[in-house]
Amino acid sequence: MLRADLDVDPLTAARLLLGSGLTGRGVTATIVEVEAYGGPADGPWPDPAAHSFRGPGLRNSVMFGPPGRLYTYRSHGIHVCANVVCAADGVAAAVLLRAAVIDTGHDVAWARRGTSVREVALARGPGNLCSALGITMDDNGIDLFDPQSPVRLELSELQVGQTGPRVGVSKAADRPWRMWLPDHPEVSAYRRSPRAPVPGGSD
DNA sequence: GACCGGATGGAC
DNA sequence: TCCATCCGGTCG
Repeated sequence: MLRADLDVDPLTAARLLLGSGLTGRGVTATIVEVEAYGGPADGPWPDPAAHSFRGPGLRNSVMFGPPGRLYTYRSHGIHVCANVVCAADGVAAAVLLRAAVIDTGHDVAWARRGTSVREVALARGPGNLCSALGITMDDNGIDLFDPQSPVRLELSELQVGQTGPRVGVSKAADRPWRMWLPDHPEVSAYRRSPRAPVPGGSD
């Protein structure tokens, strides 16, 4: 499977990324938890929780570009989180990488994360995943299908996962756009944003 | 120009 | 439950 397979809606892309291989600077991993994000109100997948909701800006322009690129952002001024851009060039949509199983390069991952970290937690959570694979803000916009890229993607066959609401979002908090593979302790725990309106409210 | 508020994670 | 720590977006 290749880049063209990511020229799809974010939910389809999310299913495609589940079980796919991710290589980052000496570490290979299998993606087991993701979240789909859409775009502006006038686009095909309006999503108030997406960074792209208010249109292209300085930090989010990669999301509006062609599929198969990496969109990174800094969370809470501390952590780096990574998305795989999907949908056609000019249309904003992306999939947040939330958790992965480390397949090879455990020693490298432990060196980055700290040796006291349990193996299942090496790449659990979007910030930890980037830390384990050595992904930094400088990687924003790189091509995940270029063999020269330090971070690369190898798409697998479509996987069926479980779904639930996205973690920590204050807008569209009930939309079930998080997906994960069952029976993986690497999947992060669900935490609802304290700012989100009561469950069941309008989306 | 100031200020707000996170697509988090780890310590209590 | 609390908060460290940036910075783009928003509003005055």
